[in-house]
Amino acid sequence: MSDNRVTIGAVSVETGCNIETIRFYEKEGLLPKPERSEGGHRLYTNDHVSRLSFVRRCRELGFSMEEIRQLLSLVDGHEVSCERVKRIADDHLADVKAKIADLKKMEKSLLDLSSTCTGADVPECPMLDVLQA
Amino acid sequence: MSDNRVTIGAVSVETGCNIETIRFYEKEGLLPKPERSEGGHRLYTNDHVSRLSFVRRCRELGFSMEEIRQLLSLVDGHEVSCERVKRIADDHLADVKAKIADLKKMEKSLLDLSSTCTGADVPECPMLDVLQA
DNA sequence: GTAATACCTGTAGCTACTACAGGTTCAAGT
DNA sequence: ACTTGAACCTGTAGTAGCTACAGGTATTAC
Repeated sequence: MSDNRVTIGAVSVETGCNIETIRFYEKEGLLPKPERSEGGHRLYTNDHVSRLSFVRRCRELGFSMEEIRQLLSLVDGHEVSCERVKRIADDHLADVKAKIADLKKMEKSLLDLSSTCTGADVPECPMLDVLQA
Repeated sequence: MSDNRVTIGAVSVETGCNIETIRFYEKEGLLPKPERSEGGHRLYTNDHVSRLSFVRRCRELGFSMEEIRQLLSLVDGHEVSCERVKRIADDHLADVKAKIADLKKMEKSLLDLSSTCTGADVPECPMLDVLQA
């Protein structure tokens, strides 16, 4: 079932993850080191592909590499506790909410700023005046 | 009026900007090089403080250093065009809106994910199952 | 057998800072 | 005048999460 080993290029195509990124994850401990061919090329199993997909999904959700490392250690350890997983996810959710709030403040300020300006081709700009005040 | 020169430490206190950051902005061309004392210490004028405040305000609004460089060149150049300033600001506003949209997607996915999980102290976690699917 | 492609390692770059190390200058107190 | 301590100096390295080389080797197709 997992006898067929594939090259890093194939894994890259399959997962949509850059080759360099795959090697980078290995270096950072997010992916286990695969076997090598006689010539030194990496040979991956299905398990590697699954793990890489897990990592990518977590990244798409904005989890940091450190958070992913923690999730992976819970996956790998025998003590997978739903409690701990939920804490990591909820902490991260709080971060995301905080970032949204920050960006919304920025958005509002930028809208206010932009509204001071007609955008006409004139040599004076009230936006700069506001920023320089 | 702008005869009194102040040290970098005073500027840091006045603007709330780290000393290292002030030197960094100078290196990056966001702040003009100030005069030096005989011993080589930086001596700033009011103009420097104003410009640093401008930079900080822009940063708080999320403008990148490159965008700020462009705004500054419009400030310094004789051709301050409201049109161009507005374009920079509106482009940035679009970026901010896009980031908010991305984060909201993340937020929703994280909420969905978190809701699969009771958070009980059990050795199986549906969240991980979802992520590993 | 050879040529093209895929892979390898290692290093440097990106953003916007921050944090040193190791040295010099300044200001205040005696 | 001298000393001490704080403030300052330069230069380098680290942060996150990759990406982009350079310069070399392995594999594969013809």
